[in-house]
Amino acid sequence: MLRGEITDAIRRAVMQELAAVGYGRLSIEAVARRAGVGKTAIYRRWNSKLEMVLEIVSRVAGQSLPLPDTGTLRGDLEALLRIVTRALCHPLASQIIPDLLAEAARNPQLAQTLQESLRVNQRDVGNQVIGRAVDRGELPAGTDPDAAIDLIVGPLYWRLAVARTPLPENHLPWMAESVATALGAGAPAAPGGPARSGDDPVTVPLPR
Amino acid sequence: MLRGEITDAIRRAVMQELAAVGYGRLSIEAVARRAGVGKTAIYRRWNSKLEMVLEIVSRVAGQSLPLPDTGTLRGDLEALLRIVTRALCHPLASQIIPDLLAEAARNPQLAQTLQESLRVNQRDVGNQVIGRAVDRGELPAGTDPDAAIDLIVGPLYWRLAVARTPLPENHLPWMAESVATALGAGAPAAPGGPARSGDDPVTVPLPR
DNA sequence: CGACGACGGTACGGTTGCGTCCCGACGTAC
DNA sequence: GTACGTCGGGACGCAACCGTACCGTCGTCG
Repeated sequence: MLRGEITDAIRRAVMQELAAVGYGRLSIEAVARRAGVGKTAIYRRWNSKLEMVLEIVSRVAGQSLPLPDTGTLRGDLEALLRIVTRALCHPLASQIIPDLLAEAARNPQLAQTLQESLRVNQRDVGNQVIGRAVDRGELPAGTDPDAAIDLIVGPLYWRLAVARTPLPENHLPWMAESVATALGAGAPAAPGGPARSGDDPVTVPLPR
Repeated sequence: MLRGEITDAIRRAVMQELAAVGYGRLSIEAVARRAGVGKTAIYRRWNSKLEMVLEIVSRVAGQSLPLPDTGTLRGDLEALLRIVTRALCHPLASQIIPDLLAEAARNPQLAQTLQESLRVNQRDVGNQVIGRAVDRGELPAGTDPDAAIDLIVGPLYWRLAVARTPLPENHLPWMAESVATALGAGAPAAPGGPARSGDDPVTVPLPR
């Protein structure tokens, strides 16, 4: 009968330690110290550092974010950008997320866990927003949801998590507007959208 | 009289080790092992792990990239995207860059070094491309170069370094087109550009 | 050809973390 | 009130790495 309060303290300590030193240097001893807990209490719950981090991170990252249907593509985009901004401005998250993503590049198990708990969720959100916009006639039918997600999340992630430059006032609405325009104007000449609708499956292989 | 071949071997080993285990777990012993070199040879050149990595990384990252003037905003964008893609697809770089950027979030000295050798260079490129486009009349005069860089590099970085999904064929031209459109159509209704020309300086404060 | 110095290698003491085990204390359920 | 299990804490042997010191070797200048 493990005590939940202890488990919570460990979880909190792992997040703080992840932010402080990163996954690479995360040590069980430091987690135990920070949580005010014996190493025994940790090993009683998880078998290894990887397993512990996977469980804790996926639990946090797996929380589905509610996305309101604002009735407009621009509205949806702005709401989405606002959610992402809020998440990436969180001091813990802004340290942990880039660190884990970098670590995932060399740790397949971690990569898979993040993929399942983060990307799947995010992909659904993207598909929803794009799908609704297509239904409303705001976007051409062939719009590629994956490319759309790149355009939506990429600039914000770059700004907040990589360049780490603060956002000017009214930046989000401008960004939403820009992205909406970019998506709607994807096809230069030929109609059908950026991914060429569905007439050329080779164009969107997406292996793995 | 330190032998240059040895220094080069160490440099190469550091890059490989950085890619393999990341900055957090980089050890001098491992570098020496990989380079086929005694630890002495390393300590003879640098005083610490941080100093060594700073020197080596800044040397690599400081290489200025030549950007041809294609005569078109779309052309410049596509060329720029192609350069970034090539850099981010390099197996070593794709592992090292996200790792160092994540580490920079908690290591001010590393952050400053990366800032100086990477961002300065990149910022110049962005200013050039945007400036030329403004001169040609392709973009409104008030276009914010920083925001433009976000839109240009962000999606590609997200795609290649974070999501790590391969690019579909012809993705770059489409991206260049989208970004060009997004930049030129920043203002929702009133003409004058995304930053409202110069009638409202509050809109583009950009602290720091 | 001789002296100098960087070379690879080894060993050092000290620190840190691993994963396991044992202890006495506490609390709870029966 | 007794028995059980988790608790914090400490100690264990083992491993890795730190930064330094000291070898004998080898190449390169002068």
